[in-house]
Amino acid sequence: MDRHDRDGQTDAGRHAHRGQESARERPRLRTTSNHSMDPVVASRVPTPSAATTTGQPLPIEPYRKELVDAISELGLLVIVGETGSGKTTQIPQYILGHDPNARIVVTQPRRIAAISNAKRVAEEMGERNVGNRVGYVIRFEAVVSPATQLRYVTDGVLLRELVDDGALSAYDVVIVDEAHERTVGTDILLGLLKQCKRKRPDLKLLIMSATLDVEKYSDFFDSCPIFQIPGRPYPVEIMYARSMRLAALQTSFVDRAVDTVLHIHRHERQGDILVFLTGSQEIERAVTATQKLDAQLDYRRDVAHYHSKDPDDRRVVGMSVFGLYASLETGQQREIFEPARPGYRKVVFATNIAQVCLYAIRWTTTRRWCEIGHGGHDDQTSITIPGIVFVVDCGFVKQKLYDPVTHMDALVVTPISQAAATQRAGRAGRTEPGKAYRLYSHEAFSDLPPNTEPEIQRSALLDTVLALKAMNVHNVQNFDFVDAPNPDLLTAALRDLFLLGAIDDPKGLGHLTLLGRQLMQLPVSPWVGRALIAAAAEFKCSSEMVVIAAMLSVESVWVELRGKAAADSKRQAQVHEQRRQFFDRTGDHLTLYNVYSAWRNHDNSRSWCRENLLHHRALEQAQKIKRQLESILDKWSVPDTSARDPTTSRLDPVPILRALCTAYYPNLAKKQVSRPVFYQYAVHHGKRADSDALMSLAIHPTSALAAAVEKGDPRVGEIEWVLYHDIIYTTRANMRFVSRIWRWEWVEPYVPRLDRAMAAAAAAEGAEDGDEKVESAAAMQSEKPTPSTSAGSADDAQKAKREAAITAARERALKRRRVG
DNA sequence: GAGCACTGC
Repeated sequence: MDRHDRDGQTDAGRHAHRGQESARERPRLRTTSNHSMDPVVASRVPTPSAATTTGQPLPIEPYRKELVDAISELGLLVIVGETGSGKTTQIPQYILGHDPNARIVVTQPRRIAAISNAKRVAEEMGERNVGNRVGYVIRFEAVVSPATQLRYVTDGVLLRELVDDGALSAYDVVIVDEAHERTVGTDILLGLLKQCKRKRPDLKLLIMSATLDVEKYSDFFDSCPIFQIPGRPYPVEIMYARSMRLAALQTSFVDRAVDTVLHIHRHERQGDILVFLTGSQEIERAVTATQKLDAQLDYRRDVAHYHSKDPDDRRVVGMSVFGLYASLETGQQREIFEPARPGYRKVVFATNIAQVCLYAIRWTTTRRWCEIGHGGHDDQTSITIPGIVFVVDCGFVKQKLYDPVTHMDALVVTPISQAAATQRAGRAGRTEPGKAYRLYSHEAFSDLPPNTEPEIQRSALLDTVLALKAMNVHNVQNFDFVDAPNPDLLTAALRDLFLLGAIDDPKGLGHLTLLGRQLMQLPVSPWVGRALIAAAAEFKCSSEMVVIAAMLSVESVWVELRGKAAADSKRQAQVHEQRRQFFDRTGDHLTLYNVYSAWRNHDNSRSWCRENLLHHRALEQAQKIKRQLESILDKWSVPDTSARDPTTSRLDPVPILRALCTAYYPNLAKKQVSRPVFYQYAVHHGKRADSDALMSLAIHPTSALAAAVEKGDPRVGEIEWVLYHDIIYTTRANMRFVSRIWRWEWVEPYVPRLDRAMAAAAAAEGAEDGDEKVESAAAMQSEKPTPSTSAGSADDAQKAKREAAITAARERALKRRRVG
């Protein structure tokens, strides 16, 4: 295959060049073209000093004095250094060396990074245990003591501390690490820390980033100086596909990725291959296709390295092909990190999970493999998959985009940014010089946006706005964001907070209510929290709702079939039958409760999970969240109540569903007669029939009610009204976690609030769209869910209009992305 | 007929 051109400039070369450009503007900025040893390898050497195996210092070491001087002199600094330069582990130690009494906090976007950095630094400082001078705090786990001076925390933890103490008086130095990832947490933190720094000029603030677009942070912090640390481990050569545009690539990247893997396997030297794709289904398809092509290879004839004369170069005799994505079962994730059999080239098809960080595992004295992601993180450290020399980058990523108009998340395949492409390529140069094959042309690369759109500009901001309000930021629109989110996102969040009763004014300038303060205390989505408070305070079913709240807060508990099994309709039907044992006739919320109860009744058994195709990891996480929620309710002195009849022990679903209505009444949907399609009531009822906000909602295929809606089920009966947890738009708009509502009285008390919110929205839009009127609550009453109610049958024109509404929502989201 | 990745008193 020769459609890949060699790009004259290596990735490292380009970086050095860009760095020098910036150096002219910022006198403190340093650059270098040195390539150092892989610092991850270095860190595994169990010596107190941070040195590589050959005794070479970490890239950051020569700058120790200058850094310490800059930090103590300036107090506010942006530090750039690529992953592995040593900035996260060394800088806090330098500060402690200079000021032995300093109290330092370092934020990380991921739990696992907080843990592994704390462990590494404790080891380097010669500490016997983590939790003495060096510790970490993440949800469910605080490994600190009164002696702890340096703590690594997730950004959510520091946010919570800021709610209680806006001056952060517990710290002298705050370090925000991985700022380039631009998570919502980091972005909010930066805005709040800017305020905090004004109140406390003595607070030292360091922003650390791995990408070069740091001028943005410098500008944000009043043009503060930037300090650059050198250190890309090894050069990576970049190969581009000749004249391949992204539009053409989007429909063919799986096949092209497989072709490229085969090309590398046949012609390139030894080394494993990491391929970036967008989703689990493509990954399974690519794995199957690659295995099939491998089986057809005649190694003697087709594979250059079969006849290698180099004694160090083992004969290549096969491929070991793996997939890697988050919803994979733990056991299958862990296979990837085991070395391939001798003579076999390892190929890993992965989602973006591999771009940011790869969580592998140290083979410890306990001889225990650890899980990736949630839970079970003992002995984990973050390293790359060993031996990756080649990276194949498809140029796309799957991203969630929230549309504030329809309150809908869309999961869309989007071109990556140049910064993301650089990070992906960097995965090839961790243990030796590598090569990255981009499936798109150099020209297509130039057309990519330089940086990934910050998450805050494409997410629902309900939690964020709630947190800001709790910190007395009443005019959220005027908050000092690094990049301001679209005003529609803020308006939508304010509307939802009003609907939940968390703020007292739908226009958003209002203050947090008592309920709002309570929601802030609960570490779950405000929707879930509202249902829990209603269950505890009003409907006497807290013990059931803590389970449902916890289950709604974790990833899906259902294990999906993979590969060949997924294509087998008989096997699929079997799985569905197996799941039915948990299904509740009222819908998914009580089904989640049933799953959890069954798991508890089987002593939290892992093997029982495997037999029943359930994710043990998710259930364990749910149990932790449940306990946390229970302890908060305890602290509030809320009595434990149950909807179970003490004599018959029969569970009454009505109080549970009514408590859910308290929160989710805006997510009420009405089924169309003789069609398995619903309309969202809140949007529907106040608008004219031809409004483009009308759109059809389908039921998620994993829902307990899916079969009943599609085919009818005498056990469930006729479904007319449902409430849902959320909507995810993929090829259609799917409601997830759906339960039946069969009494109008359950939602009626909350409808006036809906009217008020809509009236406020209409008043805001009034000037530009005076034509559109919100109907009165009285007119709306005709929509009451009585058995006689029948919506007009949808004629074709109307149906087309609704489909167009979905397309419009999607385009709005994409347009926002482009403009944003 | 499903479907990126994170996170929280």
